[in-house]
Amino acid sequence: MNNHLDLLNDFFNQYALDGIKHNIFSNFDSNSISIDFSSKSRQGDVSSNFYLIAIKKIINKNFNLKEKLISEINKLDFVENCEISKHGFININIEKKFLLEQVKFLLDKKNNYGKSNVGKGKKINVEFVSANPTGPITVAHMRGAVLGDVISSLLTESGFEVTREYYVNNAGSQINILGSSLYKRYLELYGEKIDLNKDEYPGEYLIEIAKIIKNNDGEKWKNFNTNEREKYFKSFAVNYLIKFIKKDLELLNINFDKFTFETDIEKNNIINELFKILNNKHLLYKGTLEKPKGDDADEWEPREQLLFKSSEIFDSQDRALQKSNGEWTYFANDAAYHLDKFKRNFDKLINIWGADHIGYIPRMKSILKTISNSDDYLEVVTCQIVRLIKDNQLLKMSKREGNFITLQEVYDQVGKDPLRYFMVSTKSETSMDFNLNKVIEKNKDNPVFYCQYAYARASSVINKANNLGININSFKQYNKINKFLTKDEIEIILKLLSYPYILKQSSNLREPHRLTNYLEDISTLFHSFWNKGKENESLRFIDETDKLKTQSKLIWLHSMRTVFENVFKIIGIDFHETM
RNA sequence: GCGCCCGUAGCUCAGUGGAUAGAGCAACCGCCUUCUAAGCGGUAGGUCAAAUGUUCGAAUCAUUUCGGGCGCGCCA
Repeated sequence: MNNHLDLLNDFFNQYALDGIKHNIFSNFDSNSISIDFSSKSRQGDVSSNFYLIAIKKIINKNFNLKEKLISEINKLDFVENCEISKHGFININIEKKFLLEQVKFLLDKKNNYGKSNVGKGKKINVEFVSANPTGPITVAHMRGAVLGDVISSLLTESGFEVTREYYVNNAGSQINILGSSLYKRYLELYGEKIDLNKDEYPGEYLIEIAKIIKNNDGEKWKNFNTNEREKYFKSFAVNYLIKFIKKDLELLNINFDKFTFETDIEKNNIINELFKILNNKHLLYKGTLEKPKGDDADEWEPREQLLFKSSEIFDSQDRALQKSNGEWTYFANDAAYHLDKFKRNFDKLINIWGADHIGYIPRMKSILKTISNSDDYLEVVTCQIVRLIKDNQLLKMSKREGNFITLQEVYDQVGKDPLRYFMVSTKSETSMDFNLNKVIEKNKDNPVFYCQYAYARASSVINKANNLGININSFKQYNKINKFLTKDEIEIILKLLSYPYILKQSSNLREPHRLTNYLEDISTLFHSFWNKGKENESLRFIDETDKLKTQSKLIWLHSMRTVFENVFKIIGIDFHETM
């Protein structure tokens, strides 16, 4: 069922097309037509800039656009009235009966309300977190983790088939260092004095893992063949850390459909396939890069390397695929991994990356353009850092000194809901302060609580009415409750009916914070209306003497709960009927 | 030096071409015999970092400047 916003949109587009056809308008960009349903300053239920745009495009200056437009809009059966303001905006009020039909539709759809099929079942791969398995998940990863999870949910709501994927970098020098760090901890358990190098991992978690090896194998590894021992310690460490990482992410209810291991990418020789593709397109060559302009370029000396001609595509310079010792660079393996994803027939890839990887985007997009011939086959969503504030102090951390804060620690202090909510409640490319004291407060300062409280209040009314024998099971008299609805309630209903649009925007732009803002807006309207019932008894939800009036309120309270549940589920936070 | 992101009320943030730029917190003044006061109403607070340009119209687009963050061959 099309709602009033769809119908108006169709109307304006058709009006523009007809106008062009009949030589009333010159060319017309339909994308510039906006239908505004949220502006506070609006006069009607919805407003549009259509007249402002159309008047510029008019060819015959004698054509009375204003009059004709108003008359046409008024003919639409869902329009109550329409006027054009002195500023040129079209303000439209919608027939209340029509709105109530929409509400009925919402209640019939229940938790499917707002879902769409714009994705048409296309396969999207969302890769996120992908933290190196060299330690536990830290706060540095938590924003990307929640963002990736919520964007995945948004895409699912829009009809895409989503795979949540984690890329495990279990090869390379960092993992070698991890293995040697673990071995030293193992030796330490047998009383040997150890000395960790600067770049080795000092975290205590490795001691725990070393103890497990000791329990399993005793001193078997103390004087063992080096090669096999190194291999064993590396894979043992990675396996355990991946387990820890999974467990940590499960605290936030984040689960992946697939883990892909760098070693498997290597094993399957995908990199050779990649090189073939690059070679065929003449984008692979041996050459020397220019000296970088950075501060620490002192030790630089020219070297011939295998290079990817990314500068011909999106990048500012070409990029190295091979190290001087013959190993592939991280980029080479990562590029091969992305070819692997392409071969798995995804229609689109989305990567969620932290701000420190922004410089990496052009080269990776260059690879995927080469592979897929599409500019936007790979889309990268970036998120800026989160600064932790506690007791008005900025919590500083440094990985080198080992004093990083783990996700588990933050989780223990604030819990899942505030953590998830706050991670997506601001635009991801804005850096954010996360105040540990504030997010656990239970008052208006805390929007998570504020929204959950609105939900609980609505539930309490519904339950109380139910106990009095008033409910809306098999309610049919939608055409009779119009007269009970006040202006405030119409405003809430209009807002609820705009949910499919908010969802669509949020999903298309990969901006979950639009949903949290939306929820807070409705919560404000709701709490405000609630309090009016304190001053004015006729505005209360429940009137035992007037069943139909009470039902008219229950209708939109149920709608509100449905919309809240949908948003809560997408963001991944809980909701309760009592608090 | 170069590239990317950001700069909106005292603080935390919405708003990316439209109407008088909005919320919450903090400040001040009010509202509980009441369906949850864990709430609500009101007052005050802004040269949207600055300048120039594009246009009927700019916080939004372009250029420049200033300020903050991130990154800049063989780390991942």
